[in-house]
Amino acid sequence: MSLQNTIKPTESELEILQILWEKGNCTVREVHEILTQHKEAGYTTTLKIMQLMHEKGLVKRDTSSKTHIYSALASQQKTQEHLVSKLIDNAFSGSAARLVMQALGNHTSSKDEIEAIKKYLNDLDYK
Amino acid sequence: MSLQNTIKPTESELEILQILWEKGNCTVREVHEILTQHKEAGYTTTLKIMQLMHEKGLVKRDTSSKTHIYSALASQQKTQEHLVSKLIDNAFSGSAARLVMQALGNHTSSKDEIEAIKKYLNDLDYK
DNA sequence: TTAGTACTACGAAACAATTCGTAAATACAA
DNA sequence: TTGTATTTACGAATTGTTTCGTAGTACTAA
Repeated sequence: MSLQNTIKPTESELEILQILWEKGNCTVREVHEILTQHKEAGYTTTLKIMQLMHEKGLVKRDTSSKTHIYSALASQQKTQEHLVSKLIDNAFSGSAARLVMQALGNHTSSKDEIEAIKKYLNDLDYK
Repeated sequence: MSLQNTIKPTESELEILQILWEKGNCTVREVHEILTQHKEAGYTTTLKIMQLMHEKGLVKRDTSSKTHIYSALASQQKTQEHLVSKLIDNAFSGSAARLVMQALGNHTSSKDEIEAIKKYLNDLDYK
């Protein structure tokens, strides 16, 4: 069993992981372009963070050509689990339901999303 | 409009805020006792963090007697909103529903909690 | 009054995260 | 070949968080 998924990504790392989860393989340049749509950042800053992520085992990279290709190693599922779990403990006194209502109350969810959650809840009943 | 609620508490600060939200007024000693049920920490460490929280405006304190009495200034509601919102953006690509299902799937929620959420969802429909 | 205990204040060390400058290597075009 | 651009690697500065030791002060019991 590897440890990589238990490592807690920082906020910057999480931003990058999200891009990698979405896109699959990316160069530093590609990640950087996407990042800078939302915020200011120097290219070498992005590079450095991705290099550190590599050291930590959060990403892997193909260095066979000059421009390296990065992809996520940290599992999206595990990372999300970990973050949600931590948030529930840290800020919602361990109550998942309170977090859920908070999340639903303050983010506009589409009718489809609401229906999906209802269905999900009904299925939970029969377990 | 004050800024204090927009300040993002650190993890340690959040642990302490949770205690203050729950208990109301506390001495450093009381907070420290509760904290050390779960983890190791020196007394002056807890003290120092609470002093910094005071400087940041996360808590207020009554210094009229030798032993200071602390209470939360940061609003529980606003802080939770902020954290949930950040998590949805940071790790769930902006989808509240995905976070909700993650939260429900990996934490045992009581039947009552589930019912409360269902009711909540039904009420949402009629807004 | 004196010894011991509990508390605050403060400084500094240790650690982690972020940012960026610069140098070296590579590729490519003129 | 020579110059320009792109990329990686690396070191260092900066900032923020956490931890704890020590000193000074107040309270309390003997």
